[in-house]
Amino acid sequence: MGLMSEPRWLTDEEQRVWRDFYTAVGMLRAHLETQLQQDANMPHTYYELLVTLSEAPGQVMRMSDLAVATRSSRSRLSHAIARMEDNGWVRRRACETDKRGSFAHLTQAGLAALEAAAPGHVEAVRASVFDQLSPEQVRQLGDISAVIVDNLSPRCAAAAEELERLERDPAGA
Amino acid sequence: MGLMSEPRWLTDEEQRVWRDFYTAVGMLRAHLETQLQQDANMPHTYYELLVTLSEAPGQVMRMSDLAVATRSSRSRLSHAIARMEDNGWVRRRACETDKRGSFAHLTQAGLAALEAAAPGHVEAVRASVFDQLSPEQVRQLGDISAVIVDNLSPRCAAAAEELERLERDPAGA
DNA sequence: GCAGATTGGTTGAGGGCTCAACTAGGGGTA
DNA sequence: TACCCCTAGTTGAGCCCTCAACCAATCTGC
Repeated sequence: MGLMSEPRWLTDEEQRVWRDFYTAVGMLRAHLETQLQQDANMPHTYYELLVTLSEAPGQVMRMSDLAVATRSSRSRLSHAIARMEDNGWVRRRACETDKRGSFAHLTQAGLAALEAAAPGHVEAVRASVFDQLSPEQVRQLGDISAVIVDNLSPRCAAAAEELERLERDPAGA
Repeated sequence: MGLMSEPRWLTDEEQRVWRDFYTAVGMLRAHLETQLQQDANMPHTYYELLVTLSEAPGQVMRMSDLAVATRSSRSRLSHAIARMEDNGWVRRRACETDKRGSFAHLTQAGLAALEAAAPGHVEAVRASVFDQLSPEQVRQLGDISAVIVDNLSPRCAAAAEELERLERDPAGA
């Protein structure tokens, strides 16, 4: 596509679908976020961290692996784990073999918080999504999501590599 | 549903679909947000405000109407408009007939910012969604979104009313 | 006309996120 | 060993959001 070419605007139909989709996603996020915040006093990202940790063997993970698994930046994870440590949900442990490294491991209190939060959250997801859709639509939603993820995943990786390249070689020589 | 009843957990299939969907939405949001932030120096919520204002007759709207139209809280809108006013994209005007009221009206600079941002944003939406889906899938996505919105809309309204009721009558007498 | 409730909007504190800068340990090569 | 780069993780500033408190103007019932 040339720099000056006419943008490919959305058709009326596409625009309608896009606005509905964006609205649906926004309402869904807001709904789940407030449900979790009010009933379990945690944002959804922390819930994801607790779930991921709880599924790890020994309920311990390297910070870096946890960041990849939750598609979180290192910075975000570091801030989040710091706060969750204050809550008593997680404890950090040093890595013996690589002194730079750090483990996050789920505490009993963390597991308890997750187990308290899960039923309400799952019920909210079921009530607002799966109860509303036919089995056929659930399958369709899965396919559509997979297509979008497959398309965006390499793009994210490519962007990250491009950034790294630029940092190493700012002049683009 | 009784208070102590067993939660209706998701099936494996539902869980797979849910994780894919959540991943897709997360990647999509992140992708569009950074595209808009880097290319047009605005968050997506400000883009929505500019679009909504630009479509209003006279490119003016009451703050309250703008909040409803963008499903934004009054507080969020107030903060956002304050910042956009600093950017020169919007100006506030007092309402003569209701001295509590306030109008937000789009400036030339605001319209220019929107027109500069739109092509890149639309292209990103097209590339990451509509180019990836068949016409049939676009239709499916529209239907699914509409179902979710229809279900969640009254729930939001009901929750808001419930909150108001509780504030007026905290004891629930 | 006036007291009380409601509405329109703003404000400040606090939380979560991003971005850029930084510390510190590990690994390769001469 | 010395040097350089890379990796793991943390930190602080700044932005956006939410929540609760607040002010001022309007409406309602008496």
